[in-house]
Amino acid sequence: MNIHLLLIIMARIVDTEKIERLKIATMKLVVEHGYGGASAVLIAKEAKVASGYFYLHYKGKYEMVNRLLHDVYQEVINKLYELIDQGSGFNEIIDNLIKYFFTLASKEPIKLKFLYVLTNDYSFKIEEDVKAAIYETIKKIKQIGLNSNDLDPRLSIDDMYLMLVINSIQYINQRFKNNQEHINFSNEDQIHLLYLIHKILK
Amino acid sequence: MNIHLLLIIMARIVDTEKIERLKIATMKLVVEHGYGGASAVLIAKEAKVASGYFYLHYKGKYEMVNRLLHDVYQEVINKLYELIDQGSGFNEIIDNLIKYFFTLASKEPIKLKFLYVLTNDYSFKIEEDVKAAIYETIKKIKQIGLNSNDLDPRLSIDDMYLMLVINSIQYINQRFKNNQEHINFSNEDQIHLLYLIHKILK
Amino acid sequence: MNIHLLLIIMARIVDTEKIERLKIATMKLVVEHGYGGASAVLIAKEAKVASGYFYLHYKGKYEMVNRLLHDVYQEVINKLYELIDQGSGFNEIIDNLIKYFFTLASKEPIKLKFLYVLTNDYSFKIEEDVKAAIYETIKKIKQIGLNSNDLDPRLSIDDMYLMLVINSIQYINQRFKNNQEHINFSNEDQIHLLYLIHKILK
Amino acid sequence: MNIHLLLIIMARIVDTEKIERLKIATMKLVVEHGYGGASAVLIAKEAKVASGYFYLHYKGKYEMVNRLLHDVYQEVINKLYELIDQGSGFNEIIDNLIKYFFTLASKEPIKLKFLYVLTNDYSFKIEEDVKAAIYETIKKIKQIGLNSNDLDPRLSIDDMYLMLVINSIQYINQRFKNNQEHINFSNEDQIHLLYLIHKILK
DNA sequence: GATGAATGAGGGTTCATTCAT
DNA sequence: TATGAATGAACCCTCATTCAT
Repeated sequence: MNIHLLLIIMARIVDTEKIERLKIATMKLVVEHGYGGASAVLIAKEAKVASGYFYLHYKGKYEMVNRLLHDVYQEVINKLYELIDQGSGFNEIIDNLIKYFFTLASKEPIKLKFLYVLTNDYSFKIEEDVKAAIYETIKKIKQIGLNSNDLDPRLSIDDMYLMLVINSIQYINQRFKNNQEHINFSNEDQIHLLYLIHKILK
Repeated sequence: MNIHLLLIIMARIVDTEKIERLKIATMKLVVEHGYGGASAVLIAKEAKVASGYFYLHYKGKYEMVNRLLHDVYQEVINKLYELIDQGSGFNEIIDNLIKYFFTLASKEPIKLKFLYVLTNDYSFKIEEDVKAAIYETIKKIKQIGLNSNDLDPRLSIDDMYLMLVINSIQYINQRFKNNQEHINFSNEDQIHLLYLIHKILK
Repeated sequence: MNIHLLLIIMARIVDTEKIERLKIATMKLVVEHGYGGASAVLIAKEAKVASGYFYLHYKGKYEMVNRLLHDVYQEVINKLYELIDQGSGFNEIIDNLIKYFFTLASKEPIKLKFLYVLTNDYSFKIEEDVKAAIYETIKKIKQIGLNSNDLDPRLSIDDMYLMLVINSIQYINQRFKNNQEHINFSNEDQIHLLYLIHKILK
Repeated sequence: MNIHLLLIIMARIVDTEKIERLKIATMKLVVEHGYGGASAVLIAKEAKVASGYFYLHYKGKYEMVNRLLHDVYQEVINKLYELIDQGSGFNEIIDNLIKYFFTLASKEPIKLKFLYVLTNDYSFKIEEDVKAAIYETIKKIKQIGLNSNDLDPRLSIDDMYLMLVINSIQYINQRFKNNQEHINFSNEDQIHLLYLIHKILK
């Protein structure tokens, strides 16, 4: 491999790192100061990137935050698809989903905080296709639950979304808020949330 | 009654109305554009009040929104105290609390939206005394539930807060978001939410 | 007259002065640095006014410059109307118009320079009603000239506009450019321009 | 001829084309958006050239536009020299000059628009040598006119420059502005302008 | 008390220019 | 030589806040 190619590859690594730093800085500042309080200049400074760099990759602040929000949602959706495709039973799917949220809470807490902050924002409506994808997966899970008689048939898809996704995010962020400093989620937290959710679902 | 006294009383009436208009305008604009997007001048204009008037009564925008948030919380706390003081049973308290939220959703939807938008904001931490008051009331309700054997003893106060308050707010705003236009909450919505909550609690 | 009223009147005087300073500063900087080079902050600084003040009275830089341009055009149009309404003969109208331009060149040279700079800008198309007003007045002058046999019938309205307005502006600015410093237009300059114009027109 | 030499020649061909594309793109964008609105990156993009390439050949945007302006002026000067050197009579020189402007208006309208936009810009003063060259040629033409008794002796060199050059540019751009779309100059336009100019000159 | 004109710091964004490749 | 990603100063504009009235 010649040196030219190597340099190009290095350049790409740097580039990817910059974008990544920008994304993390954006999530951090949106969480800390809200969407309005997270200024492009501050985000760039936090990411150790020139302010103009921001605008090479995103049309503007709104687009950046919006895309980021949908990226994080997409990760959740992908996880849901993955769980369904594994052919697991209803309870296993639920367990794994909650487990996933707790892993996220430990490994990338900022993402869960970011979701938490923006899901309640009336200015950031989730795009229709993302919404549709979430509903589709939950519908499938619902069907699996109904078939195996593990799911209360009175629950709507909205209810399941509220319990599985929103409630989990709220539950975890409740703990984030109670513990200012770094938080280590115990296994008990996870078991307790699962207990609550299973209680509702069956 | 002399005319001088009358004018003072009228002035006070006008004044109360102005403050009230300011509060409503603030909630409206914070809900519509987020905290950062709600400018003091626009709020004043919406309230048909001079922008300087805003600063006669509030130190700044943050203080205004913060106080408003706690006012709304206080209303919920007051309702909780009222329900406990009536000496009702556990289930009755829960039913009445949910009923209260649905009444609020019909009569003053802006308050529920305002709560929804700001409860997830990491910049608006609820002050300790408000938090303590909420926990105190929930603790009392918990005790009532435990005494009458109507409450799952495994639920913590945090869990109850999550289910009774946060979850209700989320449930109602989920419907606000689904229905852009004015929404009339049916009795069924309320019954369904109660069904979910009772399921968790017992 | 009470002091309150007096203060209001004084406030208005100050205000008018600020707007006037802003207008003059805008013309000055547009002339010196072009439209693009005349920044709002620089204009405000030159006018000894806060930069935000600019935007209290104008929607933006473009609107400010555009309105200013049309104001100056309007002054010319008003002069043309005035000259026509006086019922003077053709030659007298022409003489007075040129005299007017030279007075402007002495009293408010910045306006003539401003016109000079922007008339050739493809981004500042004169609005249709202003254009129509100019053409209407020139049409009337043309008719007066044809009636009195003082005007070459082969000249179109465009030609007359070119000679009377554009050419005068160019002629005067040619002298501005030749003389960096303050310039005192001699009577001979005016007579000479009139000589050229009359030659074309008859 | 070896292949190495061929590649160098090809490179030069490409290079000349690139520079040419840059020049045309610059004129286009300066005309459309003004000097301030014509960004270097956009110019490069329009010319299908890397933005860095721009700075290999020009010190900056100002230098580029300035040099371009003088290039176009130089073309006019060259034409004037050519006409004088052909030993033609006064009227013939004038006719051919106007004819030249109209050919330019048809073949390379962008150049005439570019001249139009920048001649009235106080930031782009023509350099002394270019100015001197123009004056020298016009002086010669003046002499020819005086000798053949075809020129009004009262006209100064400034007057002749105003009529022959500035006025022609204004006349033609007046038509460009009236006709948004592509414009075909009729022979009559040319004859009419000549009529006006001859009228002034004699 | 009540007003709203005025301020200027700071917002989002662009762009002339550089430089590592 | 030629590229275009990256920079950061400076752009236009907004807005929380003040204060003369």
